[in-house]
Amino acid sequence: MEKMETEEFAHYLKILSEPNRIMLIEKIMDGVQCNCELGKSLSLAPNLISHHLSVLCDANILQSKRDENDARWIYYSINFDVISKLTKHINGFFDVSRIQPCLNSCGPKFTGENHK
Amino acid sequence: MEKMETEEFAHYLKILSEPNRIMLIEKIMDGVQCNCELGKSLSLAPNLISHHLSVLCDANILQSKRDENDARWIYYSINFDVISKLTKHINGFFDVSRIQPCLNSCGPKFTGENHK
DNA sequence: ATAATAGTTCAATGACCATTGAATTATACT
DNA sequence: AGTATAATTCAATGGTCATTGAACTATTAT
Repeated sequence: MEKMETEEFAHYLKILSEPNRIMLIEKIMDGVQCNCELGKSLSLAPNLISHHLSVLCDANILQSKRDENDARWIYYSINFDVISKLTKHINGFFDVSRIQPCLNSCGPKFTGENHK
Repeated sequence: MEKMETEEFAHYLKILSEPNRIMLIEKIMDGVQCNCELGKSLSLAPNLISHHLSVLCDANILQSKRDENDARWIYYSINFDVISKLTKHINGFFDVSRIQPCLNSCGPKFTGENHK
């Protein structure tokens, strides 16, 4: 598992920091995976649904698959590899055990040595 | 532990989705907790540091404390109650085991019954 | 008092982006 | 062929927000 850079981490968080996108993921988790059903259950315009789903797909957070019998229908699902990678990074980033004590290389006691 | 609403969840993620803020948290985790040291270690203008730190403090992700001997210096630290609440929510939100199978209440087979 | 230091506040700028309505593409039905 | 449906693309709008430089506040040192 490659290390996640700050920019990549921020990018994932930004994409997930949108209420409609969070609710879309929630609905997909709940088993609502058809595009049109997602829009109806969230009362959002189809083009807006399309926009948010494409953002999530571009980030590989979601995957899409067309219906085999009727290619007009599209079903979305979670990409667990990406989600797993992201949650692992978040848990590592906020791991309390990695906290270091205050360096104290700064402050009034150190004005003479360390400041200018 | 109260349940976190979508808006609140999105708000936390949005605040954390900024590279400079992520690096600030990283530095504070590493023991660099003095305001001026944070600015120097990230090569950011003091007013920009101040801006990002205040955003993180307003969200209760960080706490600040003034130096007892010289009130000009300020030290920042992580608020672990908030971080713990947030990471718990993230892990619950992305918990693979809560995934439901596709409802299939939509699609070509159901056009007659469910679609208009 | 005056100067220096740490940090904040203010105003302006520019970029990004969610939202909306209209037009468009693609597929399936009659 | 023509119509209906699922979804996307396009253009315009408005709001949010990171960044910057300058002015300002608060505290300490000389």
